[in-house]
Amino acid sequence: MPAPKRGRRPGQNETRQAVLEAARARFATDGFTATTIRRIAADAGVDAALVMQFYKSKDELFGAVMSVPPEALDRMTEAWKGPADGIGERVAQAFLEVWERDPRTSAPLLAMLRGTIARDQAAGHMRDFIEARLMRGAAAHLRDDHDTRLRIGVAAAMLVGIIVARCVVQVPTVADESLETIAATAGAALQELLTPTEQSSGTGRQPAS
Amino acid sequence: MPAPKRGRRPGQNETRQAVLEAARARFATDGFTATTIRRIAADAGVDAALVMQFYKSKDELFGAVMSVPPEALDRMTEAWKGPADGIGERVAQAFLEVWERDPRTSAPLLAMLRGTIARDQAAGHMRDFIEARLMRGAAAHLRDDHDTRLRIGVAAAMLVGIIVARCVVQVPTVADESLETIAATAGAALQELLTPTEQSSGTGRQPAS
DNA sequence: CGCTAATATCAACACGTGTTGAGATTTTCG
DNA sequence: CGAAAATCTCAACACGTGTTGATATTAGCG
Repeated sequence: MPAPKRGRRPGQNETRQAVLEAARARFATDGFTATTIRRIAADAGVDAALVMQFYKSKDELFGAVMSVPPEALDRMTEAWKGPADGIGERVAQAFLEVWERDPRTSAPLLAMLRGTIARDQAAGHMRDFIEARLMRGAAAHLRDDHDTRLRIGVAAAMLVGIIVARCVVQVPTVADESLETIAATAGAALQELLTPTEQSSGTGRQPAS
Repeated sequence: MPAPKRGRRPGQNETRQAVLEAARARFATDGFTATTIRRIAADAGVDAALVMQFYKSKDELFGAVMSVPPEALDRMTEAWKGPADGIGERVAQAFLEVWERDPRTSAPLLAMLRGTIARDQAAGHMRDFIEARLMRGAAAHLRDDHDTRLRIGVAAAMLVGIIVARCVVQVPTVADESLETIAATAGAALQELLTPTEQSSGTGRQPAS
């Protein structure tokens, strides 16, 4: 293979965008520390030094990737507006759609989230723990149908989310409160989740579309 | 086979424990990749090579740290048992106590959780995003008292927890379900959280002790 | 054309990493 | 005691990292 041509290449300038997209994908897949400049450069088909020339440092590149489109924020904010009736599902639906469904919004958001997670074996540990310990232990004391298992899983995920918010990310309003206050607040929500009322039970139920 | 105790007896096996505790603290503080063998060794006051002699590799050391005391599992499992009335708060309380209150159980659990989180700037990004974007956007459409703000924070934490369980850790039962099913299930719980019924409102409320 | 600025590659630096082998020191036991 | 084994330190290896300076090639413009 002949030596790759040096110097500026003819035609339109798409390289900057390619680097950014490669970085976004890598950060979202491997996390921040595990992602290397050289790998991003290889994905984009350029030299590592060029990446450093576009963005002064790895941190700045990461910052450029983190830009969340305002559309996502708007869609999530809108869901809070409206009648109190059905606000729970409305917010959950909007939240999940923005984070999972639409690639244009989920890409940077997941990059941010997964960027904080080391793609080490620890994620596997976490999964095993939640599945085998938390959920299996809970299912032993409850009914063992599909719907109940799902509800336990969602409850476990919610609880872990609270721990993350309090102990790891340390979101002020949530982290500042006492354990008892949080337990009381979250407990009421979990109560509805674990002992569903009539109108919100059933597995394959379709949401009001 | 009779155990021929040859060689030096661990008369003072304090070093092994010191290494393990240093590793636990470091993993919990800095995460897995950011934690170095040399730093652990320095914390324990020994050479890095000794750490590698006790535990064959960094992965094995991490695995040794991850050992969750069965007491923690039992306490969390017990909470699911009992009457359906108050199961939500009972589970939440037990969960939070094990993860936050008791250092003997919270240390390895937080090490596992934080071990997966890179202590980079990304955690700060995450905090800013949750606080400034999610919570502030929601508060604009709701009342602005302390209790409401807390409930929004808990709701946001729960939602992020679900995303983590689905997209990052990929807990089977939760990740396999459709977006709509998850939204409907979680939505019902959030509904109770955001539009509280009479008996579960109020901030400084004491749980039934 | 010539000039400047933007692209792009290359080689290398300084550093930190996990890991290893040799060897010193201390303890235990036959 | 003397041998064996465990504990512990030291020095170094091989490697990958982010980052930098020099340099080559091209685009745009007067």
